[in-house]
Amino acid sequence: MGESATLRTAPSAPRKRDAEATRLAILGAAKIHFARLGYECAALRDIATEAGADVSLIKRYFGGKEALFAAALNDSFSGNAARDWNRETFSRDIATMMADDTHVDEDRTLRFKFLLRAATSPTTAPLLNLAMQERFLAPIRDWLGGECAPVRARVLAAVYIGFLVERLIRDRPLIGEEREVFIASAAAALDAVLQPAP
Amino acid sequence: MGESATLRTAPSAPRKRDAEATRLAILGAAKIHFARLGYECAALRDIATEAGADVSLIKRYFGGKEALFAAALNDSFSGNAARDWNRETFSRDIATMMADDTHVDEDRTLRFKFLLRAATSPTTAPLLNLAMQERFLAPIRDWLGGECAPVRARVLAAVYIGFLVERLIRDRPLIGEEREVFIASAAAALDAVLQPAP
DNA sequence: TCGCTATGTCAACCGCGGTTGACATAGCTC
DNA sequence: GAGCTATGTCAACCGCGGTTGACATAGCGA
Repeated sequence: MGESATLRTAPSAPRKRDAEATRLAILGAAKIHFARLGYECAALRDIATEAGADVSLIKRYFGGKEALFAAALNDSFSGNAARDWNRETFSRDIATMMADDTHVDEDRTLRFKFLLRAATSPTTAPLLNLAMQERFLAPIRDWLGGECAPVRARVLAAVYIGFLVERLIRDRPLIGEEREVFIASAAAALDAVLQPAP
Repeated sequence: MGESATLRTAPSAPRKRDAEATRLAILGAAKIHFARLGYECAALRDIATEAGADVSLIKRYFGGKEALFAAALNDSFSGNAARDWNRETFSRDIATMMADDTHVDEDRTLRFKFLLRAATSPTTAPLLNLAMQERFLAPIRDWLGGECAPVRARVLAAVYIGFLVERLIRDRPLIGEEREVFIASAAAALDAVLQPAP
């Protein structure tokens, strides 16, 4: 992660007074810390330090820890949005993506760790749910369309998340026939959800 | 919640002095609290209170918070749930379980929440990602059997985990037709994975 | 130049919660 | 009953960390 390239100037030449830059530095540091440590273990003082700012600025610019988390969560989702998938190849595309190695996209992985940690903390689970609804579920729902789109979007999102978790904890790359079977099975699962309810 | 049926006698008739009973009460309360709240959010005072004991006894009987967690983890594993699912109704059973929140305190689910929460806490993560594979992936693989069982177990586990996470962050119960559609979709996804690869 | 305000700094506050040791007492042995 | 030990109770300690408000100052407009 090439984070804080803009912050490294801190010791010798203190950053010029720039609220927006500081805000962004804090936000960036927050995303990393929350992703690495989870909501409870991430300390505002550490985040502020890494951002080259003071703790109290977090209150001023965001309001508090929970609000900062919400902002970071929101920001994490922003890159993900409303990609238009080809309906015909959707399942296989996703399945292939999940089968192949993850280290290409470190940023995406970090973002997901963020989500997973958020999901397993009682404090942040509601926040995540909210963000999920707006940023993730809603697009899927619209994309799905049809009768029971909201619920089916839930199921689709669940399956998708499951694959992400699996890929996150996978110890070795899938190769050869193994990979083929994985893709086939995963695509089948996705396809099954895509079919309109009977 | 119907837990601590054995502890409810506390106010009127204090439990007879019995080290082993107290130890077990603490252990039981710990398993529940750690599963519900995760390592960092679970408070020793709460655990002790629910067990009808004093905080300091935790130190005496276990040594500290981390040691208590380890003990709880160990104990969670000791009662193995090598539950044999009916192959015919497997998908629908799982799907229904995921749709309803009433099963939340069921042993198996509680144990898994325990794992999931533990795996996402930096304090306890290292041991547990491994444990998850041993305790979760291996049984599924054996249960599936057949040619490409290992990979298909991965996919099945992934889908399962996805549903679990979804339920973990779900804000309101699914009711009526919503619930039906959820079960149908989820079961379809699971069924798709259960089919041998083409 | 003179303020005024936005930005940044500092130190204290305060509760939470894990840890600790001193003390009380039940239940057993003699 | 006397005394001993295992068990349970109580209160305090202490650091961590989120929060807060008072203060300093850069940068800008008048």
